[in-house]
Amino acid sequence: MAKIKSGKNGTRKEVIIEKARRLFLEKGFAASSMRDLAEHVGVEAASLYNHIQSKSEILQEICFKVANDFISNLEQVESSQSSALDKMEILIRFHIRMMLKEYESIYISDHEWRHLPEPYLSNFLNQRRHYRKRLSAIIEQGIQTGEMKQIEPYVAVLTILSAISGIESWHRSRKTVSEKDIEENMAKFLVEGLK
Amino acid sequence: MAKIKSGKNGTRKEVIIEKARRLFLEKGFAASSMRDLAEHVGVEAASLYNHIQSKSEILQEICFKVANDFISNLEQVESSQSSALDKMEILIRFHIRMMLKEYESIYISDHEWRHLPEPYLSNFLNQRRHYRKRLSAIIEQGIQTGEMKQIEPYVAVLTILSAISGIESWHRSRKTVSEKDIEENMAKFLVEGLK
DNA sequence: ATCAAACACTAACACTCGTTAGTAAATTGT
DNA sequence: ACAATTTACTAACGAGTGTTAGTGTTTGAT
Repeated sequence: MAKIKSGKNGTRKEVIIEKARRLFLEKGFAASSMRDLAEHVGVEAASLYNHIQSKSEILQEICFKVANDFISNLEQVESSQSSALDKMEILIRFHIRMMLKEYESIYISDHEWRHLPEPYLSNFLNQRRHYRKRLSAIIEQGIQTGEMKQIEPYVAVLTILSAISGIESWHRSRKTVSEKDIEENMAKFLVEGLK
Repeated sequence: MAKIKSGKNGTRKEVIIEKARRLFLEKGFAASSMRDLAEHVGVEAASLYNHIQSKSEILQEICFKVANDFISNLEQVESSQSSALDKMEILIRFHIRMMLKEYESIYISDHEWRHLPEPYLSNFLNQRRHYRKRLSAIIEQGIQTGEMKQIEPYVAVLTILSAISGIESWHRSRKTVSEKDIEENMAKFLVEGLK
């Protein structure tokens, strides 16, 4: 028998992680068993360990892939010449689009990070805190230049990021509203809240 | 031995649920064991079953208590004579205050509902969908009367509710911003987004 | 003081969990 | 075609799961 990867689906490890995404999303990390995952992959549970080191390694790969994507985008935006308000709109739209396209990974990263083992847990939380600080800094700057209204930057960041993460529940719904409408309406709502 | 309740802490069942709140919040429902819970209560695991029927009964009590609180508040607001915009501000502030005071229960209700057994799961999701529909209706009305700007009501509801649920991460943080500042800034941000 | 109810205890059942050892089969490179 | 590597298999481990049975202890009312 054998052969996990069908055609150009990537390495066997990637297939496992792909299936794990769906599973962790639907049942949560703790409630997902390796035997469950193996069945979705079409293999016995023990065979998974030829490709991964542990259950939590899968979670690590998912969480840190997401973190890296956001951080590298932030660095790109920070180094641009846009105004603070424009930077925030670009960031908001990037977050929304990521949530629309890769919501499985982002949802897992947002909700299952507490199951990361140390030292990855501390690492992850540090990156997260740092990311938010940098967003706050952009807003502070926007307030100083008068582009944005007087608002507590911490609260603005919290509000924006949480609002966007709610797109998750759109994915679970019957989707009576289109992707485009989600992006335009939410971006408008959130950017307007800063002005 | 015996005697779980110390003084006027309520019934023994309430003490168990109170301890479970902390545990479910910190480790998640699936990763919390009955032996873990029992230890926090100061009792053997089997003894818990003199007061509760099952692990999931605890989750049910938490989730439906929260749902009822929000629904009965909504009914009160709906039957008031306020304008649509005022109704939304009242509801937004209620959500924020609840999230500040009883965030443990709300967080669990928001994140662990998928572990509810049927038929409670369907019941819970129906209530939730219905609740959001009623919020949408208020916004639709606000748009018609011209109090609110042209916006997709579904997206506005999603944005508002998700934004508020992010207060959870304020609770986990070092709280450099006061409760009052959170409420005022977030309420302003979200209400402004509707105008 | 007695009796019933409420409650906590020990022990155990029937699973499920993540993971490892050891081995056989398939694939790959030459 | 053969050797080397990769990969899947079966079997099992030790630990932990929610929960029940059965028994003893504490509590509150009379």
